[in-house]
Amino acid sequence: MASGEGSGEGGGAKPRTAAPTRRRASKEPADRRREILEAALVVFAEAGFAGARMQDVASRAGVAKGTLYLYFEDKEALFEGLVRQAIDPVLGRLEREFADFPGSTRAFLSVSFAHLANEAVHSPRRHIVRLMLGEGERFPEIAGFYYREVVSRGLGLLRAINARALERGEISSDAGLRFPQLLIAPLLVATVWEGLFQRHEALDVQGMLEAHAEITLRGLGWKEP
Amino acid sequence: MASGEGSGEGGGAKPRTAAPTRRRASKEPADRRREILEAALVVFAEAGFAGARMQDVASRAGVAKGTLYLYFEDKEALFEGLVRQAIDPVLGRLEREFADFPGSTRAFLSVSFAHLANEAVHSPRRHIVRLMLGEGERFPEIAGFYYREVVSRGLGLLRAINARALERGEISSDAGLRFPQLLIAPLLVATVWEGLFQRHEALDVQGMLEAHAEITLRGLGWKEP
Amino acid sequence: MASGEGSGEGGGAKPRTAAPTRRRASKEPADRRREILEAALVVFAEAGFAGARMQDVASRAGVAKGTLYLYFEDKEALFEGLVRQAIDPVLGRLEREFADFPGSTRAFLSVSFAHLANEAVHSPRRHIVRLMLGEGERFPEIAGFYYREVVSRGLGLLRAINARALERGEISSDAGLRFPQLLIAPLLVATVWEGLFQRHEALDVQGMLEAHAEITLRGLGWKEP
Amino acid sequence: MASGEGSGEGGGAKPRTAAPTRRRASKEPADRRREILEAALVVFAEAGFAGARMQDVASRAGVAKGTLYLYFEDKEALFEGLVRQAIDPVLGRLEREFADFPGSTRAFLSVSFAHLANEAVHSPRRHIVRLMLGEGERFPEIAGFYYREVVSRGLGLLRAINARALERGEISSDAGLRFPQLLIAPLLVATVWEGLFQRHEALDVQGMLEAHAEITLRGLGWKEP
DNA sequence: TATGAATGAGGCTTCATTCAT
DNA sequence: AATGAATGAAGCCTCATTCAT
Repeated sequence: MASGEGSGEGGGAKPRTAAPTRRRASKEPADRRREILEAALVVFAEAGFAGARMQDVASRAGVAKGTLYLYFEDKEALFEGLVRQAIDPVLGRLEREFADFPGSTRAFLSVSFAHLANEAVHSPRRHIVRLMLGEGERFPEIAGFYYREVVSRGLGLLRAINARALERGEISSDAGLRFPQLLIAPLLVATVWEGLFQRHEALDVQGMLEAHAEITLRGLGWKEP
Repeated sequence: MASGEGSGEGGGAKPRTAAPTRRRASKEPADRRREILEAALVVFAEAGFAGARMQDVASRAGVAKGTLYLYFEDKEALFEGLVRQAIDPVLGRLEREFADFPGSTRAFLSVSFAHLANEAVHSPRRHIVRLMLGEGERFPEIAGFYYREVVSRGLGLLRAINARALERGEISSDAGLRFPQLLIAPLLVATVWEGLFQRHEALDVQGMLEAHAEITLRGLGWKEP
Repeated sequence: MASGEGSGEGGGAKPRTAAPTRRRASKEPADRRREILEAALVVFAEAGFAGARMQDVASRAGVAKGTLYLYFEDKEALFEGLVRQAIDPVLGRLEREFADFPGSTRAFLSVSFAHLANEAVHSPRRHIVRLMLGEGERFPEIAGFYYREVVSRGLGLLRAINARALERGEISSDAGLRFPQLLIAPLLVATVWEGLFQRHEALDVQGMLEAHAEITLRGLGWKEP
Repeated sequence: MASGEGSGEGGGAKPRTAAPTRRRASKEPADRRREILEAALVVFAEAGFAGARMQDVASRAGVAKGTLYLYFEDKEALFEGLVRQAIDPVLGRLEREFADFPGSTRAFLSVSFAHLANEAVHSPRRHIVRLMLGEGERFPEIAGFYYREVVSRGLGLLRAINARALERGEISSDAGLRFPQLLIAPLLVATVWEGLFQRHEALDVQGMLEAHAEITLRGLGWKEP
C-alpha cells in the first residue's frame, strides 16, 4: 500500500544537500520527451488514466514531477501524446510492404500476422490497445485520433488486401472486404487475453492466428493462384 | 476565536454534528441493492473504476452516500458485486438451448449470434465487458471470477458445439475446437466498436456476425448434413 | 480493522425474517439504563470520548442503536451519565466508616487504602479516572461535577482524617491537612500504571500503598497513641 | 446523450481539478517540521487524538493540509513524532546534574522538584503527560516508547538517588528504592489538577511539592549528614 | 531548463442521529 | 418502547498542479 514515493516522516533530513541528479548527460529535449512518454505508457497501462499518478510517471522517467509540465500541458495532454507517439511505425511498414509485396495474398497475410502476433503480445504498444479499450470512451478526441491514424488505416489496408485478392481471383467472397474487422478480431482477443486470463488458461497466440488465417482464407473461397 | 485557541469554556460540548433526514418510500433491501448495482453499472461504465465517484452512484441510485456502505463494504466490493450480478443469464440459456437444440449446428449458431449481437450492442451488460477489458488487469480476483463464470463456460460451450459438429460430420476442421476464441472474437470487436468508433464509422453488427458465421463455417469445412 | 459491526456486503439476506431478539425478559427501564451505562463505561474507557462509537455501546448493551437515544439525549449526555452514576458508592462508604471508626488513624488508613487499592486496579470504576484524565479538560461541566462529587469530598475526608489525627496527637505535621492530594497521589499512579506500563514493568500496588502509608505516617510525625 | 447517459462528447476531458497556490516565506524543512509539531502539541492536547483535526494542526502551523503529509506519514505518525520530540531535555539534565551534585540528597531533591514543578505547570510538555494519560492505552507502541525514554529513566534516577542516600546514611528506609513511583506521584497530581480542577480550587504546586519533600524525607528516616 | 515543496480541491469512508415501522 | 436502515456532515488522505529557487 505504502506509495513508496512519499516522504515517510523524514523530511527533516536536510534536503539542502540535494542536487547530484542521477542522470545528466545534457540530453536533447526530444529524448527527454520520449523518455517521459515511454514511462507514461507503462504507468498509464498499469493503472489506467485516473489511476495513474504523475509522480510515478516522473519517477520512472527519471525526472522531477514539475518537469513533466514543461513537456505536456497536463495529464490529459500526456495521455494524448502517449497515444499519438505509439501508433505510427507498424502500420506504415505494413502499408509499404503491401504495395511492394510480390507473393500471394496468403503469403502476405502470413507475414503480417506473424508481425502482429508479436506486437499483440510483446510490444509495449499492446498497452495502447488496452488503454483505448478501457479509457477511449471517455476521451472521444483521442478515440477519434486513434480511429483516423490506426483503425481506419488498418481497415483500409485490409480492404485493399481483400480487393486485390478478389481481383486476382485468389478468393471468391467479398465478406472480408465488407467487414475487414473480422480479420483483426482475433488480435484483439490475443491482446486482451494476455492481461486477463493468461494465468488461468494459456493461449497459443501464434497457433490461434495460424488457425484464423487458415479458416478465414478457406472461408473466403481461397483458391491457390 | 481570540488567539486562535478556540472555545475554551462551555464549547467543550457539541463535538461532531447532527443529521436531518428525508425518508424514501420503503423498499425491499434486495430491490435497493439492485438499484445500487444498476446505478453503479452505469457510473463505472462511464468513468472506469478509479474515475467513478461513489457520490454519483448514490445519486443515480437515489440514495445517500452512506447508504452504499450498508450494502457494500467499499468501492471495490461494489465493483465486484457489479460484475457478479450481471453475468449469469445469457450463458445459462445458451447452454440449455444447445443441449436441446434439434436443428443443425449452422442453425444453432445463427440463433446464438443473433442473441449475442443484441447483447453486445443493446444490453447494459455490454458495459461489463468493456469494464473487464479496461480494469480487469488491476483486479485479478474479479478477472478470475469472470474467467470462471463467463469465459471458460462460454469457451466450453463453443468447444462442445464444434465437437458435436465434427462428430456429426457437419464440419471437417478441428480448428474451432482448438481455438474457440476465434468464434467470439468478432463479438468483442462489436462491443468495443460501439463505444469508440461508432460516430466515425457505423458498424452493421448483424451483418458482420452473419458474414463471420458464413466465413467460419465454410472455413471449417462445412457440409450441409 | 474491520469493524465487525457493519453490513459487510450481505444486506441482501432478507432481513424480513428479523425479530427474534436475543434478550427480552420485559426488563425495567432502570435496568436497561444501567446496562447501557455499564456498556458505555467499557467502550468509552477503551476508546475515549471521540473514539467511542454509539454502535459499540449499543451492541455491548444488547440493544439497538436507536434505543440509546431513548435513554440519553446524545453522546455527550451518555458520557455525563456515565461519570455521574459511577462515582457514588465508594466515597459514601468511607465517609460513614470514618465517622464511626473506633480505631487509630493508622488502622483506618490501612483499611481505606486496601479498599482503594482494589478500586484502582480491579473495579470498572477505575476507567472513570482515566476518562477524566484524558477527556475532562474538554468537558468542563463534567469535570466540575466530578470535582464536586468526588474530588472535593475525597479531599474533605482526607482533611478530616488529618485534623482528627492532629487533634488526637497521633501526628505532628499539618502538611497532610494542607495538601491532602499528597495522600491519594500514589493511587493515581497505580490507576494509570496498569493501563500504560504494566506490560513493561509490573507494579505491586498493594506493596506500594503500604510503603506509602508507612512513609507518610512517619513523615507526618506519627506517634503511636 | 440518449437515455440520461451524461456528457458523451467533449466532457470526457477535464477529469480531476487544478489547484492555485500561495507561497510562504521559504524556510528550513527542520523549522517547518518543528512548527508543525508545536501546532500539533496544542491541538492534540486540546482535543485528544481522535478529536484533533489535521486541518486545525495545519492552520495553526500556517501550512496547508497536504503539507503535513510531507512531514508525517499520517495522523498517528504525527502523534508519535509529537511525543518523541518533546521528551528529551529535562531528564537528561537531571541525570547529569545528579552525577555531579556535590550537596546533600535533600538539597538535590529540592532543586529537582523546583524544576519539575515548573515543568508540570508551565511547560508545553505538560500536555504530553496528559496526552499519555488519556490516549496512551490506545497506542501501546507510543506508551512503550514513553516508558523506555521517560518513565524507566526517571524511575532509574530516583532509585539511584535513594540508593546513594541509603549508602551515605542520609536515610534509613529502602521504601523509596522499592517504589520510586511514590516520589513523583504528586507531580502527576499537579499536572492533572491544572487542567481539570484549577478553576474550582487553586493548587499551590510549589507548596505541595515542598510539603511532599518534607514528609517523604522524614518518612524515609532522614538524618542530617 | 529542472526541481520538488507546497497547495487545496475532492474522493472515500465513518458514524452520530433520525424516524418509519 | 424498540428497532435499524437511512442520512449526510465531516474527517483523513491523495495527488494534479504551481512556482520560487
